[in-house]
Amino acid sequence: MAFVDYRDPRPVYEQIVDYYEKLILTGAMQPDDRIPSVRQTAAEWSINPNTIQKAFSILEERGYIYAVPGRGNFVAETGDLLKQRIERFLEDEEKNIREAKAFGVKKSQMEDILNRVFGSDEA
Amino acid sequence: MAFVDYRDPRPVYEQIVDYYEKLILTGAMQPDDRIPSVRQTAAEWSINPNTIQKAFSILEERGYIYAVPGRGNFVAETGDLLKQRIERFLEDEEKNIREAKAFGVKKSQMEDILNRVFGSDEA
Amino acid sequence: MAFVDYRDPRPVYEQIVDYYEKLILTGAMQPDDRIPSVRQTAAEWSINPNTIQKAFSILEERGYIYAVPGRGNFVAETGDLLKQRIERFLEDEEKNIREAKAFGVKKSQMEDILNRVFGSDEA
Amino acid sequence: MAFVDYRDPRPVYEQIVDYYEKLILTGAMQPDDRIPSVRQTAAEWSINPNTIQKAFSILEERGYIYAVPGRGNFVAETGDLLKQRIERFLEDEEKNIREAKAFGVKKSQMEDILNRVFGSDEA
DNA sequence: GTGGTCTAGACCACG
DNA sequence: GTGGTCTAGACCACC
Repeated sequence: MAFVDYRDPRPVYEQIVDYYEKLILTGAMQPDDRIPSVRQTAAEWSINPNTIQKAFSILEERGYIYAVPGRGNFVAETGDLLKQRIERFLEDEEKNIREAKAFGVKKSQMEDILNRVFGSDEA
Repeated sequence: MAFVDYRDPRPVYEQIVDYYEKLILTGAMQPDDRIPSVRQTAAEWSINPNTIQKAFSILEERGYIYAVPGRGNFVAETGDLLKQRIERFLEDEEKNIREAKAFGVKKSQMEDILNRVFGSDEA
Repeated sequence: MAFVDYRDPRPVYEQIVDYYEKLILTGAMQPDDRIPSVRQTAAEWSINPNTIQKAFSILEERGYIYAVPGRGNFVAETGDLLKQRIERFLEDEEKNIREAKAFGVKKSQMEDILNRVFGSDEA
Repeated sequence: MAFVDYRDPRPVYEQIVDYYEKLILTGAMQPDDRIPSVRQTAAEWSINPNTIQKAFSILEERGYIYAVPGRGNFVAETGDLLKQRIERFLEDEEKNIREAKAFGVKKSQMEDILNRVFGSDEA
């Protein structure tokens, strides 16, 4: 998942945003960690620097990173971002599942998934 | 959901496709039911006939409807379409939930959703 | 194959033409046999009489049938029609197979088909 | 076959689809090869860009090409497409030949074609 | 009346 | 520059 997939229908900059969102929300990158520079990332992934820059602007706007002019980009505190993300996920999920029920998905099928993902013990 | 939502970022034709997919998969429209004509739909929803036509072509290619030139569009048999759709949903869902677990969603939160959607009794 | 298939992408009149072409060329209908009337056929297959009429006009134009005003339509002599049809088939077939070879169809696969259709003995 | 034939009864967009299908299935175009742009093709063949676009959309839906907005269209991996295509051809062929037998085509006539196309040695 | 195709020309997001 | 979407309006075959 380190490179961009051109067959993915999503625009490249959005794939990059998602990539860093995941790293940050899962804790793989910690607050104040330095993010590789635009130029370096562009070179490594052979992507236009403008595209990287756009992705970073969006990440900054959403509060995932902060820029220090002349020094680079850094991971921001993720306090409520994580909470917001989880809430949004749960809302979407409820809507999805409600629809799925309408065309025949059963509760047991969903429970199977939960058991497979979380293990069948409590969580 | 009878009209198109221009704030929805998805293209109009895709919204129309989704609209009919749902009606057909949930059984709200039955095989061989007639679908309102291209021109009529275009007039009612103030959308260009070409856009409707594009949506209907996609629905036909995916096997949801069949067209009879000079007569209209009709709902097709939905035999395995429903099965395929459910399988695809369950796969996507497992991937989603696995990711959600990575950033902190708990099993109990998902179970709450299931109980709210399906009722807490068995299904 | 007695009725028209509305899911067939071909126009209805063309399906009817094909239907009678086959009956006549295979000998299932013999020269001077009477063809069911337009009105009767239209009623039986619940098809617009104009559509039947168009099919019969084409069949007449191609020499498969002849019309006797006030009496009905009858199967014509098929002498060279059959020869022409076979020639046309063989030409098309050679073109098809030549193309198929280009994307990887093997001679043995075609021979298997011949053996399955004609039996493996001489013909 | 580089241009569109207006005497061909098939719609223009379908001719374009066929044109590229052949190039790709025969290996004349390799995976990740770039396909001439919509606008360029439209200009060269004096066809409306929308028509080209429609052809390319179909090719994409069928898995022959993938589009990268802002970059162009590219040939996709053809793994099972080729296999599927051959299977479909063989099935159609068996049906055709079975019909042809019914109106008098002989096995020897078909064998002549095979020998002419593949050579009379084994393949 | 129906669906299907095509042209012309516009606008957008993306890189 | 690229592909993608949409509108407007025309013409065709079919029923």
